[in-house]
Amino acid sequence: MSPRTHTQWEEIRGKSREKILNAAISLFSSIGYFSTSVSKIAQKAGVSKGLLYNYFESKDHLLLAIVDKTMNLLDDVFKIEKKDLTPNEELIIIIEKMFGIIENHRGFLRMLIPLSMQINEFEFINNMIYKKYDEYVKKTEILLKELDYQNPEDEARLLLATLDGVMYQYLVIGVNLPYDKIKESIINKYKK
Amino acid sequence: MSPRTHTQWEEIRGKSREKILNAAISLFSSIGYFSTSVSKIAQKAGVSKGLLYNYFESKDHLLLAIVDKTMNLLDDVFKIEKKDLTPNEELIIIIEKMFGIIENHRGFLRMLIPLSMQINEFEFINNMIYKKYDEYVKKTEILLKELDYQNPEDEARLLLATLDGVMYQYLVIGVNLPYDKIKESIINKYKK
Amino acid sequence: MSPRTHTQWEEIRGKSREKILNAAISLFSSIGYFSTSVSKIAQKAGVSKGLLYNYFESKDHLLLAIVDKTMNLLDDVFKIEKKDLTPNEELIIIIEKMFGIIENHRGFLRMLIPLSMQINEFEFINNMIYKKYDEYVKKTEILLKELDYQNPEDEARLLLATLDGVMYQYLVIGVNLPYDKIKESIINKYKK
Amino acid sequence: MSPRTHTQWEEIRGKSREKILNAAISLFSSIGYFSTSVSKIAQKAGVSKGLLYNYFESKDHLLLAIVDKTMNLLDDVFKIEKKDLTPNEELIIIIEKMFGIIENHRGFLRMLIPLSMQINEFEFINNMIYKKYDEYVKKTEILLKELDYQNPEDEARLLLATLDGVMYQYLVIGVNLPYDKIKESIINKYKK
DNA sequence: TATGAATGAGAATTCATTCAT
DNA sequence: AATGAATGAATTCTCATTCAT
Repeated sequence: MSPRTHTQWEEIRGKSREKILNAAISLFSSIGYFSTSVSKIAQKAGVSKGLLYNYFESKDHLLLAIVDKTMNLLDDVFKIEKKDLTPNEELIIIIEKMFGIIENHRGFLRMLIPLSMQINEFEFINNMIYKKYDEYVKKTEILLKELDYQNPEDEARLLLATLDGVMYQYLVIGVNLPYDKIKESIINKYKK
Repeated sequence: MSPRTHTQWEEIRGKSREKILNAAISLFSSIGYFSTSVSKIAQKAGVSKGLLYNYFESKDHLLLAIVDKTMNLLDDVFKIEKKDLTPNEELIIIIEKMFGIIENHRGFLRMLIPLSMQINEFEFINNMIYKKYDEYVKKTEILLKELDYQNPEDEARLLLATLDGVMYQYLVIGVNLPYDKIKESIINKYKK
Repeated sequence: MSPRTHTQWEEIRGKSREKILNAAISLFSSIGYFSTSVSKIAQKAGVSKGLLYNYFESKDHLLLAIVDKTMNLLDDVFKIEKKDLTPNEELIIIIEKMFGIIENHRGFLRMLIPLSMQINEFEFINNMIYKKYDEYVKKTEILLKELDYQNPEDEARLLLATLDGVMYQYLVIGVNLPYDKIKESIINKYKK
Repeated sequence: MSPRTHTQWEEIRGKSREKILNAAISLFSSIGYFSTSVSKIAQKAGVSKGLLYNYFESKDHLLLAIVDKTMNLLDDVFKIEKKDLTPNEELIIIIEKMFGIIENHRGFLRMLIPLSMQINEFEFINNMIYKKYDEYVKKTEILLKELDYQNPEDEARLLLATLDGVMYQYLVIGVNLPYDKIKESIINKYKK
């Protein structure tokens, strides 16, 4: 039983924690938060129930950890690296990034949306979503103003509604939705 | 020598059934299907737990009854009564009806959407939603074709995505969403 | 609403009562006392649950009524009408009567035996069975003594055990048991 | 670095399982399967209701486990170890073994027989009983043939009926039955 | 006599969480 | 860090019985 260095422990901790998070998100998004038992998560993660409680103090906190971790990914939608882009180009990049999120985080979003419709129990999720929505409207509005739209705020809200609608349809309907065609239609509106 | 006539019994049954249904839909839509216990429903309806099972054979069947009853309301979105309307006018009526549904059945939709994201358990809900979506695309496409849109199908999908997006945002964000302004923006696109 | 005579009322009462008793015995004997609900009995009898309680004050009392009514039938096993029979003939008649009961009251016996194995709850059934057993041993013993058996009591107990065994096997195994052949074998032992 | 070795866990599991099985068989055989609630079993076993479901997936499966475990004991009735026995001696050993089972497993049999009279719900029990009966007839027949009985099959069925009858009477009547005298009478018939 | 809606106690089962090792 | 046995409160559902009409 050789003593381990601090780093080794950290690594072990990290691995188990990661396995649990992955198992949880996979189950939450497919069968839903309520139909997912802690036992199932532990089993899927290949660890004991006890260990799960070693890392997360409750099922709720596990959810919180997932949301925290994944919501960060959404933050770089508006972080445009390249300089010298026209507003049109910037807008298209943003739209494409959003589609990318929808595609790459289908599971996470399928987990999140049901919870956001639950009052009382997960208010923090609603607050987060609202904050993001507001932020997105403002940033999009700025770009649309540069493009001389008459009511940039209204137009921004419409664009975001459309994107949310595609996301919603994609999450519910899935493969039968002509997702790529829709994406193209939206982008075309802002070309040139 | 029955003590009550058939009609009297029917009336009694109808009243109790209604009380239970109302309590259930109210709870399902606010705290969600899974967080709503049969006990809570009975309590809210002011009846005993046992009676609930006199009317609905299980919690699932109660849900089914609610969905059945309310989905019928959605069917008349495309039933236009008045004759001699231009395609523009018809489209606007349809959009307005949809906004009406979103507003009047917020609770029902907040209950339905989370369940539609749950695989396996409530497949019938997904099937229903997909069928409706398809039907709506086709009907909208016809109208847009009459209005000489270049890609009426794409355009129809975009319009429905936008409407779904508004619905989604309204369900999640609620009163803080400038719902009426958005509605106006959409309708304006199809005026004249 | 013409007034009825006392006799007419009696007849109505008798008919409903009879229907309930028949439904109950049919269900008790096929799916067992505990798996039979009062609702099922009422339904099978074609009357309301309320009426059932009009005739029998509880499910237990209904059982009691059935047992009372049917146990009387067993009493005439030893009532031999014809005179001038040899002990052999008498014994054979008794055996045949017992087989007759087994065949004609299979349902009743299938109901009774499980209940007789239940302690505390239906002690009266056990007491009845024990009393009958004792009585049967004594009467059989007398006949066997006349036939100069060495240990008539032992022999009587053996004969009754064999009859009970056939009954038991017939109740459990049913049609696959070569019932008639066994009956013949037993009777043959006492011919001549 | 598991806190207990595999063997230790096995031991703990074994002990709890045994406590539950013993409590269940004791209750099933005295007050019957249906009158025994899972709560009563847990209470008698001195464990929580929840733990019971850790070991047996349902009340039905608990019953199945008991039947499985105990039916195995019945299999060695016909396994005669000693060589060089006359058919008479063998037969007597078998009869004695059967009496032994009746005495030692009174509780189990009192539980089993009521269930075997229930159609639909526990068919597997009936199938088992019928299979055993058939097997016993065949084996007994062989021995009786060696003893030059004229109709060995009939005779075998009679003997088994008698044994079943004694079992039945012993189960219902219990201590008031002159069990040992009956046993002796039967065995005497086969003493050369 | 007859009805069936209504009750409530109790049944089987699930599951997040704890804890000794 | 890791295990999994054990708990108990809560959940869904059943059913004998009551009662107003």
